[in-house]
Amino acid sequence: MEQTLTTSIQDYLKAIYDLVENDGTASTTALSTRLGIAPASVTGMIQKLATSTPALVVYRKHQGVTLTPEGERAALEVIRHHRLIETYLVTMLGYSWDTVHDEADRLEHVISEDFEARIAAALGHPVRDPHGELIPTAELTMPTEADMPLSALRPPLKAQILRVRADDSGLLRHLESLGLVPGAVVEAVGYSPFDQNSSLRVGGNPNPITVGVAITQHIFIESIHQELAPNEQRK
Amino acid sequence: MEQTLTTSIQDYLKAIYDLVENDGTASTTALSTRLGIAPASVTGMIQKLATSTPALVVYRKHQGVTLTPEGERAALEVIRHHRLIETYLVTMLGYSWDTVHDEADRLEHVISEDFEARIAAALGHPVRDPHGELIPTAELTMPTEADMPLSALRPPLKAQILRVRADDSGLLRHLESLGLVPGAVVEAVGYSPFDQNSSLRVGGNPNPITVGVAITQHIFIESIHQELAPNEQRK
DNA sequence: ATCATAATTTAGGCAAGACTAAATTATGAT
DNA sequence: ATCATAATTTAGTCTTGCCTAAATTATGAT
Repeated sequence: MEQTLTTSIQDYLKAIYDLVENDGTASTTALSTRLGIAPASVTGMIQKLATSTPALVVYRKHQGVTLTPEGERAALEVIRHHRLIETYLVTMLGYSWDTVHDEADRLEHVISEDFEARIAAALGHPVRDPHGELIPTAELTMPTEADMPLSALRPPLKAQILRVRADDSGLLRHLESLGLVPGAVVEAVGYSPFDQNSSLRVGGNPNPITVGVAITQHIFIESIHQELAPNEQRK
Repeated sequence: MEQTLTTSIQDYLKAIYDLVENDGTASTTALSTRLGIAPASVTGMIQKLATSTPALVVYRKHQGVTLTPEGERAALEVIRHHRLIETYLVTMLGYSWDTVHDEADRLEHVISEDFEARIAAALGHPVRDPHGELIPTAELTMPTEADMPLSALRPPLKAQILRVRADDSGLLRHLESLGLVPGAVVEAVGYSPFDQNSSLRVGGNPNPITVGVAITQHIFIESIHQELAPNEQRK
């Protein structure tokens, strides 16, 4: 039985991929919350995905799901579409980074492989999307990189922002207003273990800002071990 | 009851618009053939569209359907999306005119008004798509123009091709190989009433070609009453 | 170890949009 | 005007993907 990857199935696979990345597994509840679908409906769908041919997920009752190799390929395909489209919208059509998500969420399901290849070529085969997220390769492998959440950065260390993991428009605009965007250099100048607030110097700004973990957990960084020349930025 | 314009409904409205344009009405059978959906299913859908609020079509049993003003607006919106997307794909992403149709057919249902506005602006608010078809305005009115089918052109008249009404990739490639593309000037040099073949000089080519009505009925032209300077083309 | 609570699954239903088969209505040739 | 044929509609079914309510299973605090 040849599996038709409906929009709904693609949305599930994408969500499962993300949850597995972060938590190691995707529980019914987590999927339900993430997708805005009732838990019972999620159970029904993951049972279907687990018993289809080929199976797209591995499912054991009450233990959540993970992706099979086929499921992961399908998920990476959708994620590649999403991130390429976001990049195209920002680079070529003037969208701002906080408004691309919804458009990409609809387009990702309907573009052809030809369309994918053409926008990738037009963009010069980009490695990251506007939020700094890595774009799966055309061969459907996910590049890896060592990063850590900004919430773990402690004084007096410096780091550079690699990516921001957020879809929410309001949060993205807020981050932009704080200068917390990919490429920016941040220096931890204080940390309060009681409220988990971090005080940071962002970019060249001498005045530190203080932000909570609700913000810093969405930002992923790479430590800077040696000094970079002023204005130097990673590609 | 607020009407949700599903992809399926949009496809029906687009098909009805086209059929009404050409035939004055859209019969169940014509819609069935056009959409590749069984006649009984078509009846069900047009009954639904006729009784929704607001009604999108006017339906009288056994007499086919036409669009209400609301239905026509919805149809023109989808057609505008389709033709703008086709234009964008050809102009900005290097698609050929015979490969844009399927991609546009999927994208037309999911783009936002913002996306529509951005690609229209990027293209300089084009009036025609790559096949010469007129693009409905942003205010959802269809520009009008006086044209006639190439099948009606008789010697010794000349005309200029305005538009080609075809989706089929093979036919479009064939037309291109014959030079029968929008903007081209054609001169009727012969007509056979028995097989309805037309002999035409296309562009500057002194050797006439002979084509059947199966081809000429898809091409729409405007007569040339006075000589145009060589190479002059309508915009 | 027990038990309240949280998480999950099962059961039953609904709406959209397609299908086939059968019944009905229109049409055109005689 | 009649009747065979074509067009259309009605009736009943199916699949997808969602829902709610109820039942079950797992978990963590005591």
